[in-house]
Amino acid sequence: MDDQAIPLDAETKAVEMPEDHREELRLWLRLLTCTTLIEGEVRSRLRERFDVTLPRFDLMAQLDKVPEGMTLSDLSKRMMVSNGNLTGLVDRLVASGHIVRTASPTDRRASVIRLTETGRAEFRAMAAEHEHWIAELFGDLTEKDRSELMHLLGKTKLSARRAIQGEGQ
Amino acid sequence: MDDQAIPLDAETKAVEMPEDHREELRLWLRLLTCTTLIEGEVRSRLRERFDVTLPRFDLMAQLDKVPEGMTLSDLSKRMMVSNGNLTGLVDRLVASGHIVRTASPTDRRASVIRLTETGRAEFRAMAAEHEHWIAELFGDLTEKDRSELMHLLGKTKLSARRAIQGEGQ
DNA sequence: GGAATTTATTTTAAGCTTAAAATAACTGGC
DNA sequence: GCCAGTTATTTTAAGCTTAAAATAAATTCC
Repeated sequence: MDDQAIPLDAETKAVEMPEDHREELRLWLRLLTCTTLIEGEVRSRLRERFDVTLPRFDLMAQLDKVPEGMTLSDLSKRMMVSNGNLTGLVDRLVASGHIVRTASPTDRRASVIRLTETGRAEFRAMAAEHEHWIAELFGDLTEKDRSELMHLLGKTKLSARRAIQGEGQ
Repeated sequence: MDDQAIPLDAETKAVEMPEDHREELRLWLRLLTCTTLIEGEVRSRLRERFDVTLPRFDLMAQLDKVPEGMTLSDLSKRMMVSNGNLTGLVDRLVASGHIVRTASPTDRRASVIRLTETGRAEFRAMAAEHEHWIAELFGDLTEKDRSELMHLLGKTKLSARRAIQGEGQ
């Protein structure tokens, strides 16, 4: 058999030792914990303070950024949720008077969603408090911490996108 | 009125100018995006590759760490989900033969949940692949990136916990 | 211009998730 | 030993979420 002593180069990893990735796993679990913690707290405060659900708040946040409104497909991509999910969410927000659906003038398949004046006013009041909550939740991080974290999460986002895109090839 | 000119110290922020926290908000949104991206991909691969849902995988992951099993309350805390949620999840995993419920010998209110041999074997096969997926998703981060991110997320976790605990006072 | 494909949305079925209320059992103080 | 308060779990109602199939309209390619 080919088991003569390897002269040099014991460091080349051509032998393919089964590397473990526990470190990456711990990193992922910690990322998930942070998000779950913060998301849960925000959800709870939105409910207590404004009697609104987090998905509704998120949807309104997207619409507030684009006064002319957008289609369900646009919303779906921005919010990273399924199309079917949006149908019901939009229906409920229309029923509560926060948004309106109008037929797209250029595409008879699509509808365009916009905030109503009431919806916008209510959203902005909520968003102002929401921003303080977030600042408080991240309050123990220094300016430098935040900027480094922002940068590292930017890298993470790109890395994940690359890994997700790449598989489809 | 007490509006005589302030002599020095124009930098003391006693005037309470309405500071904005857009930076923290962007940080939170980026954190959320990273988690959503990765979670969605893991969910999708678990379904395609093993026909299992993410919550079931997560539950089994907790149980795999503690061979003697644990109560629903323990699981609830570790997974950071509501108690009511677990009742149904556990029922489905019992029905599929992955876990068993046994009465707690010391507390007649509680039941103890454990992986079955089948459940453990299936979980470990899934976990091995899962670990590779995570490594791939974080693949563009250097060793240093990962260690810094781990550290900053540790700070974030503590900060959020402090903010959440503190409110209840 | 018509067929094939893509895109926008809805529907369906199943499962997940929460909050809140209800049950039941445990624990501590008297 | 009993009462009050706490803890473990389940139930309920409502809403969220996904994947997959269905529908309908737009686009692309001969």
